[in-house]
Amino acid sequence: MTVSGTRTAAPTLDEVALRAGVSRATVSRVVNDSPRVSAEAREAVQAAVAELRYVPNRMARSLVTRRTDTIALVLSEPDTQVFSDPFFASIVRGLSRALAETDLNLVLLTARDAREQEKIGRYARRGHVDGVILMSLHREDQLPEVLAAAGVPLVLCGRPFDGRPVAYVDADNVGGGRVATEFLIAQGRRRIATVTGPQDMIAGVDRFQGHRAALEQAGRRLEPGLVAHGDFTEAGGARAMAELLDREPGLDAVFVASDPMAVGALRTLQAAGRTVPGDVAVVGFDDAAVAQTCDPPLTTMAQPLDEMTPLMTELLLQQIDGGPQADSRVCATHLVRRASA
Amino acid sequence: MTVSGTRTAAPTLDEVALRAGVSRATVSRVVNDSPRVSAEAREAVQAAVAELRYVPNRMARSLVTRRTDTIALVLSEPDTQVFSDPFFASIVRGLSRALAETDLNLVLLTARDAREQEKIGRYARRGHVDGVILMSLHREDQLPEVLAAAGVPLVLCGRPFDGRPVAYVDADNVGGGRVATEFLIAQGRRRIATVTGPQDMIAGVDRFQGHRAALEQAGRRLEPGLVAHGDFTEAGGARAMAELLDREPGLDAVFVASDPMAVGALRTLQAAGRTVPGDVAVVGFDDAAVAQTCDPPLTTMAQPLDEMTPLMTELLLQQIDGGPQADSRVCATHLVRRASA
DNA sequence: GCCGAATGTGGAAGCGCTTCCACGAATGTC
DNA sequence: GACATTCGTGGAAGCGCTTCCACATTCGGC
Repeated sequence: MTVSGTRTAAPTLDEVALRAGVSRATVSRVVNDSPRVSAEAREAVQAAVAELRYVPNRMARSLVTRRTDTIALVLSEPDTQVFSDPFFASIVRGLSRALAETDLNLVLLTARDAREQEKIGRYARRGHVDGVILMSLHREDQLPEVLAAAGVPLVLCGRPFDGRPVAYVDADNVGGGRVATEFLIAQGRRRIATVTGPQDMIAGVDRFQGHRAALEQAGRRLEPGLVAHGDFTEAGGARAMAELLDREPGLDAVFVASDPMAVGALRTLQAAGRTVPGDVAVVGFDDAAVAQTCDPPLTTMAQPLDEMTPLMTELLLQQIDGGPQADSRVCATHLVRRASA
Repeated sequence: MTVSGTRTAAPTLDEVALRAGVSRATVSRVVNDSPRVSAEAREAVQAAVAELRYVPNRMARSLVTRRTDTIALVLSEPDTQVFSDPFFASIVRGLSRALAETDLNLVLLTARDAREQEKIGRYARRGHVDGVILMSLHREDQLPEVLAAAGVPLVLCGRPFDGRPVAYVDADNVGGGRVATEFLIAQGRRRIATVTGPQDMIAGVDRFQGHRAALEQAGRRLEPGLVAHGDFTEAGGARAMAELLDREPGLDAVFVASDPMAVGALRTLQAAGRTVPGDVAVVGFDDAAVAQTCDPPLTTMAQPLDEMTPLMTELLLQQIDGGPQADSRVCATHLVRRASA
């Protein structure tokens, strides 16, 4: 260890081999847990590895194994406020936790525009990553095609728009939207509005779809006046709620397709002098942390992220290992009752 | 392109060389923009590259150049809610934008505990990354030492606790705390409280320090009863504010060391029937997006993240290229007046 | 018109690793 | 006790790339 910042010369396989009194090949076998090694050899190597503080050079290894032990989380989003979305935060956290078990690393990539998507396509081809998890996908995004064509193992976070055979993990958003709305109906609410998510994202579409289905099943019709579109952000929710209040002052419930939006809606409602849940019942979606701390605490649909993120990595890993390409899972959502409805 | 997901065999340097009718060495020169290549050779190679859709194999290149074109953003944090912190989100966004210009990639790593910090140390040694940006550092963290000892180029987001010579980029947190408090004093507020950040993080310490300095300069004393410690989260801010209100019902202003905490404080204040800014003036810190949307919009200290993230990458790149090891920058903060004070 | 310098190019070495292959030793089988 | 197997090991090739070195060329200066 030198005084200046010079990187200490890293030991190589040969040095370990020399010290352990075996060949490079044997060291490699030990390091890679090959069974074809005698106990003594193994111990000698392990001792040498420990003494030398040997760490394999990942580049050299990747060059021959064609594996990088790196997977990419790609955000198809014009980066504005995605990062602040608690849903994104949960995914990253869950993924990084699931990956901590393995020795895979998580590369975060954002694709602001077509040019960047192209850059990511290039990056993913040629084995710079072993696989990709794609989230925050929009209807027109070409990335799944590009990646699939390049043969890059791929798992989508959220089902694809078309029925294309690709692996994905999703929450049951349709079911969630339905349950939330049914709950509002069961409460005896008469004029139930909704703030949807963006309609170019599948979660936005599906939750809205579930809402409509519940309404129709109860013999009601979806009234256009009771629908406003948001963008999954708090500000967007506040705006949409204002729109709704403007058009339909008599509404007495609202299903909001994400918690951040619901928080925004809450604020608008309170600013307009409505009590929650007295005048207006509010049900959100996500069960984000903020749902517990906002005022009143939010009744919301929980999606089992704890289940979903390990599933994504599992599906991806399995695919990397040559498993099925289009295995998918849909996870159940459930209602978490708090004070807003 | 085969029908199944088989990765199309990627062209290598040799194939390009063959097609262009030159040697491997020449192709490499063209790809790496070496000037020592004739115009014809360059054109021939470029044509071949385009036809073959050649992309260099990064692993092979890294093996010889000792560069990975990857930098790591390391979060030294028991991952709980860091990701939801808008400050973190802004840093990631800024960094990934700054890096988009180059062809560097951002690896996100979290170090939940000592074991993981060790893992990261191993990862960073042996050139798996060209450099590290370390954020969310706590007083006892060993990571800077480990990394510095390994000779890994390093830039801290926030100054180190001791005066150790290491590159960092920080906001002028002391100055910010002072300005915020002076502003409250100038308003004629008599009993000014503070909700601090965690005191094992430098930003928490410095902002508190600035607060105290302003008080003393105005001939006042820091009263322990007017100080509560938070953890930079909204829930923590709400809790601390409740504590404060409990101890000092007569307070008429509070400097809160982060915007998420300020939002929590706002909620507590309103729940306690205090008007803001009528009864209690509130000044936050960060100028996060939420500062504009909360009610009332938050008067807060802005730190110039737009300046800071490019600076971090610049400092790191410069260090990677063999530049100075301990160059640092402190960026000015400024007050953003909104409605809460 | 000759010599040294500048210039473009190809050959070849080697980055650190995995893995195929061959080989000798140990084991099992009749 | 002779043979076929298995097992552990080392040698060596080679992953795709960069770069040093040597070798033509071409050029300008006298």
